[in-house]
Amino acid sequence: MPELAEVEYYRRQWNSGLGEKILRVELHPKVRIFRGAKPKKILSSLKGSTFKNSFANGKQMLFVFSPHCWLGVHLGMTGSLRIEAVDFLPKKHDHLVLFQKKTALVFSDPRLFGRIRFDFSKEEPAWWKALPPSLLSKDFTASKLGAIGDRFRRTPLKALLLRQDLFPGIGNWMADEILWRSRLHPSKKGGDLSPSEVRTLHRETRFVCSQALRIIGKNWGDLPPHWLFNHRWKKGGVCPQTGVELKRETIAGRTTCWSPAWQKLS
DNA sequence: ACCCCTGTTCGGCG
DNA sequence: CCGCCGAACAGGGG
Repeated sequence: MPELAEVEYYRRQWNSGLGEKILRVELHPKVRIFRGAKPKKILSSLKGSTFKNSFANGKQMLFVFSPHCWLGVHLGMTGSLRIEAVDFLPKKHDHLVLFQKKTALVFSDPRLFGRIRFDFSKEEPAWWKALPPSLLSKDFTASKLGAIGDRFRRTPLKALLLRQDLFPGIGNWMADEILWRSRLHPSKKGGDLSPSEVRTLHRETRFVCSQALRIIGKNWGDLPPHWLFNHRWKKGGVCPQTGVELKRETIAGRTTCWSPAWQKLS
């Protein structure tokens, strides 16, 4: 179910295994999840390697094993990472388990929407290097956002925010949260943003990312009560700003929640 | 039974 | 070329 904050939370779940060797690897017999990566190669390479480091960028994760092993993880909609005791017996949806001395590192995904990549190389894998810079980095500027609006003049903001090449790590609830804070209607087009709206959207994108990372990324804490997130699924839920009932409709193929009196279309 | 779902990719259509 | 839509992937929860 993860967007960038949840991805960061899951990445940290494996931290207790840092610096430890992989003694045994178990793969689920159904290996569709490893499209592109050869299960046998994963097995033989990771066994005996040491878990050295990990990174998250948007919804992508990269786990580093020495020597020269890189495990890429994308959780899709239903993937998760956790740790278990070493006597743990993998269940139906546990597709990859790395057993260490004191810990088992588990990747689980009931619906197999996630994706595991494996690279064996000295340098970090090309797909990782090609990822767009984080929305919290200096590279993501208001003028860059303005250029996105100009380039995709006819595309609804909701559809733009869901594009991982433009807004890495943003998913359905974060997109709605950002638009709500920016007072922009999800159907408003990229080309209809005024300069001040671009600045607002830029500011709120970074705000939602940084707060979600701080609150969810560390301990999966609760977001503040006034966030749209806490109202969007409630039946008869109202906008925390206006008290008016929230609307729900499919926009850009996803259920979208917004506050009609609050978010402006033009 | 039926509907929903924090993701992504693909093919088809206008 | 653009943008939108539904389907597919496949399972669980309300």
